[in-house]
Amino acid sequence: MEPITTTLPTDQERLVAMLKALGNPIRFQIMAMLAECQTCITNDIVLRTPLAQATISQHLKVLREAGLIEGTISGPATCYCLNETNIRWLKEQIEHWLPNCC
Amino acid sequence: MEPITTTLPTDQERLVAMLKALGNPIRFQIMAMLAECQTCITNDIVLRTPLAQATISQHLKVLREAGLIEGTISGPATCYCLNETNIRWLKEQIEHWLPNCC
DNA sequence: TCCTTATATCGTATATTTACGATATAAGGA
DNA sequence: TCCTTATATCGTAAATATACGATATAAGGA
Repeated sequence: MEPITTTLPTDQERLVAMLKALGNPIRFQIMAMLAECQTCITNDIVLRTPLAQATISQHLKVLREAGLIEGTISGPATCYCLNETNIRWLKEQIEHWLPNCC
Repeated sequence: MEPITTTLPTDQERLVAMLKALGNPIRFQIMAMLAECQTCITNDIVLRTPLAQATISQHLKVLREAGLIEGTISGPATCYCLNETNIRWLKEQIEHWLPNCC
């Protein structure tokens, strides 16, 4: 059995970073909103939120850096959508997680 | 489309709390260790860790409160094991998460 | 009873997260 | 060019999370 340390293999690091990003109610709901509207700009999200624009921008950055969403600049706005490849990867990881248990 | 607020339905709250608990490398690895050894006491985990006993106890509390593990007192020790029912629930939630996307 | 073992919790220091206003940047229209 | 719109980032305040030593509790053995 492996000793537990703070350094993780890359795949686990990626997975934990994704889980951490999703472990926040605002970010979790932003994901659901993006799944619904397929693609929308930062301001669309800000308008559905009691939070400031700067705060949403920060949350989007966390989701982006975790690989859960993608942003493409479109004129003065940024168009966000889900990163389906990485989300599929996340789902597969969770599906095969702890195989000798559940 | 629903507005995004900080209050979540109970199920989503539960899910987000679980994801948050797992979004920490130490806790994630404790889960993996429990999956391997089936059941072990706090000290077994402490010994595989560079962290203090108090810190591990705190992490175990987070996992316990998220419903991911269960602890039963056995003599002077506490015997921890995975909460398989809740982990299965978590897996199902993730499996059906964002159905219109991935 | 006293000691050892195992754990949880308290108090506390430090680090990180979360949220905001202010500001810088960039694109497009008048 | 100037203004509006949309965003990201900076600086910062407040809240949480993380980690530790010290301590309280509880069970079992000498």
